[in-house]
Amino acid sequence: MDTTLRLTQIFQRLSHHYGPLHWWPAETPFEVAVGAILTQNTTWTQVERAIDNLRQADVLSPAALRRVATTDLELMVRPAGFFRQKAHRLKLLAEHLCTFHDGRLEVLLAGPTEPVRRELLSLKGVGPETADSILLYAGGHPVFVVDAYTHRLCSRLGLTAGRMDYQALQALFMDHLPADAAQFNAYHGLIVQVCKDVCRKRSPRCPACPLAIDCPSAGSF
DNA sequence: GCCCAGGTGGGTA
DNA sequence: TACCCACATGGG
Repeated sequence: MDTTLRLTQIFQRLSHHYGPLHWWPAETPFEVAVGAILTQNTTWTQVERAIDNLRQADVLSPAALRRVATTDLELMVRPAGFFRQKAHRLKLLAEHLCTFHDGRLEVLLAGPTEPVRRELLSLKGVGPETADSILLYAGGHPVFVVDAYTHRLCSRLGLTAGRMDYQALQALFMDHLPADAAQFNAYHGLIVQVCKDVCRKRSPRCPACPLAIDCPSAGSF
């Protein structure tokens, strides 16, 4: 089947099942960026604890994050794991924003997508997924976010053979769908939702999966 | 006790 | 380029 049609049908089925999703739980663009760094290789529940700590300490802004003592910051983000690395990465982001963008992520994100993406990627601790999450969910740039869930679902559905690299899987979506930030936002949120519900690694049976008729795994038990 | 989670960077061949 | 490995906590 035509890739565009297939991707569109998957989106429609998920949308119909879950309803409209406007995704990424955060109150400000900067909080999105903080969450994007904290969520690296961990679960969102752990990230929520860390963000709660940051909120209670009133350091969810570049200026405040820049000021806070590294040892205190490490303690706050500890629940999210890799706490020394992540505290350092948050510091670097805050430092960069304060030095070059008036302490406001929105100023950086106001630029054109590609240069902003390159700038984000130049920060230590910001890789492609983190950069694209910030671009899409904090800045409304039309980039498709590829994460472990995206890999898992595409593999399940037979859209990819073997492990595709980040850029190739991103291109699969971006080359076949209109560059629409709202749709990319919703699509990625739906992928996360369906993976959490029925597409878990240890649960190959997908009895209630809204994508059952698309999924080769569904008929193989 | 073991595996895993919404990655990234550094080292080696 | 293609693999390893470290980084660390908490849930199932």
